[in-house]
Amino acid sequence: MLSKRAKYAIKALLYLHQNEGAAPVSAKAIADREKIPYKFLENILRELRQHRILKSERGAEGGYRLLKSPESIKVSDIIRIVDGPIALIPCVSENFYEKCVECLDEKTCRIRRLFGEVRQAMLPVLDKSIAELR
Amino acid sequence: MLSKRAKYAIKALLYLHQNEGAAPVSAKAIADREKIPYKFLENILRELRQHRILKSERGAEGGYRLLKSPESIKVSDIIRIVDGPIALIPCVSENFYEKCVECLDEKTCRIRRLFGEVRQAMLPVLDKSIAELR
DNA sequence: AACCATTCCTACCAAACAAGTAGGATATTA
DNA sequence: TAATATCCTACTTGTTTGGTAGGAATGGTT
Repeated sequence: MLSKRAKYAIKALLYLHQNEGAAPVSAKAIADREKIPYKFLENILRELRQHRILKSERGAEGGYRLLKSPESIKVSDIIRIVDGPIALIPCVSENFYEKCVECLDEKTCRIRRLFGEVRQAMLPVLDKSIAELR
Repeated sequence: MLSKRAKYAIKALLYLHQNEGAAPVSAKAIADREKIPYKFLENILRELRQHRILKSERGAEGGYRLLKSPESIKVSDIIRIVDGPIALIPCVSENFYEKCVECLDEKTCRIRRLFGEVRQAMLPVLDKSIAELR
């Protein structure tokens, strides 16, 4: 399951993409329009900024903007930042690999193979950028 | 992420499938060979029995057998029994549907659409039976 | 009958995680 | 200086995860 955190992050980025302009967009505006708890959203936006997905401007009239181009922000990247691995089991994760404690032989593990396939099936979809979502 | 519970369940069923024979297989045998905590496995096997995936025989020389044919036991079924929904967000789940609280319009929600696609990509892989896993 | 291996069942537990909330410090503009 | 923002740390509350404990019931073996 995707966490609400990740879902809110994607929503916020979509909103930001859709409302790009001269002025940055405040967390409050996003929270109101997307019905995301304000303080929770603040935390999420901060994390996205720290990972250089967006940038912020402080003070009155401040807010957030996309740092990268919307075409280069992949949903999979956001999920990895906020939730961690895409793969359903750690031993087939590219970015968060971990060996199964109880695994006798990774090479022949049928569960590993299956969930490797699952990952391969999911990735092309999740690798879409926020600009591509329709 | 898949829970350990679900992973153990699949492992147990694979072991059971591979060791089908005259005598049923004990939980202890499965636990030893697959390195699954014994008491935890007991719980899992009970749940699978209650969902009519396998049957048990009590007493000495007792144990478990597959109730359904291995060709008809889909990995997706096991996950649904043990972990719940396959879909990453509830609003695209077929079997565990729930509306998003904050969703303004499901029909036009881009996140919903994307994760609908993800689900569609995952399902053919997870719909494989335990007999098909190589 | 006694023993033993097994399933069956309920309950408990500790640690981690999820989904926020609280309170205030800091920066910017008007 | 007032108002509006971001920024940051810490706290809280409930749920889930990954087990463990203890024993009752069942059935085969001797």
